[in-house]
Amino acid sequence: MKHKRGLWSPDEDQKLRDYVMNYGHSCWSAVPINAGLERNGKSCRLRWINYLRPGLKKGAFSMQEEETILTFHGLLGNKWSLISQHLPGRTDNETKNHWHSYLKKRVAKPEHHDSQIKQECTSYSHTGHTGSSTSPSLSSCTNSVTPNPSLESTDIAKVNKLPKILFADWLSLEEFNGHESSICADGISNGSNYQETPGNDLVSNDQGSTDSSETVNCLSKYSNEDMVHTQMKIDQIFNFNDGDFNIEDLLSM
DNA sequence: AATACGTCCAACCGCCTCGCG
DNA sequence: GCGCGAGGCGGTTGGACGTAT
Repeated sequence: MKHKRGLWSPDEDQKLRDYVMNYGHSCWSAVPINAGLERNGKSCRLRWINYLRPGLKKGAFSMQEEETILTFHGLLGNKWSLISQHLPGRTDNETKNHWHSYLKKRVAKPEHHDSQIKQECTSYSHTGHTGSSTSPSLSSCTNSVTPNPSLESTDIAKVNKLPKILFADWLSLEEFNGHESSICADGISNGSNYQETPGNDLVSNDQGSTDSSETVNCLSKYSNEDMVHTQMKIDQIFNFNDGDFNIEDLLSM
């Protein structure tokens, strides 16, 4: 059977919607057959997820949603499905498109505007690099944490150059070791719609290592200065007091 | 008015993972 | 352990639309 391609007609949408609402989608390959559609299962799944699924939010992204994307993109890189989990009603495809259309440019812009660094850093972390090399924001990792006004722009720039891998692996290790993710829930998700993600899916690093030994090996590559700044950064992001968390503990695991 | 160019977004493609026999 | 099919994901494409020339 030749599968139809291209844009979906309103009639096709209605057929798919009616079928899934009535019978569910336990097997996507069977959906088009049973629903009388000349599409393949993958296409039906995509159409349902990105357009027909109930609860989808339409229209422009709000400022808060954009901040969320920027924050989690800084932490996770191009993990659109994970990022979209923190955006109720938004799909990974929509989030990805919005990033490529708007936010990527917005992030790239401040590289040439040193004077804007401080201001920009209060809303997102990125100062020039893109994708996997980004660092999480000092302030925007959480909507509840206010920026530290005493932080100089040079400090912010320095912190933003910290290896993302270090921070990302710390988060990963936190879950890997079975610790409750209350830190993440309180610090990153603003406490409202945080969803637990599988440990190895939470972050990825440039080496692709996900187990604890590789992570520690990776961590050990960084200098003391990196450690100090990362410790400072974590403390600021999560409002930790001295001694609440010691990054050196990671290295001794 | 015609054409070129840029932007946005829905949809497709290829790859990976997982479950099952 | 192996092969296969389905689901899921991120990257990319194609076309509709708006704007500039």
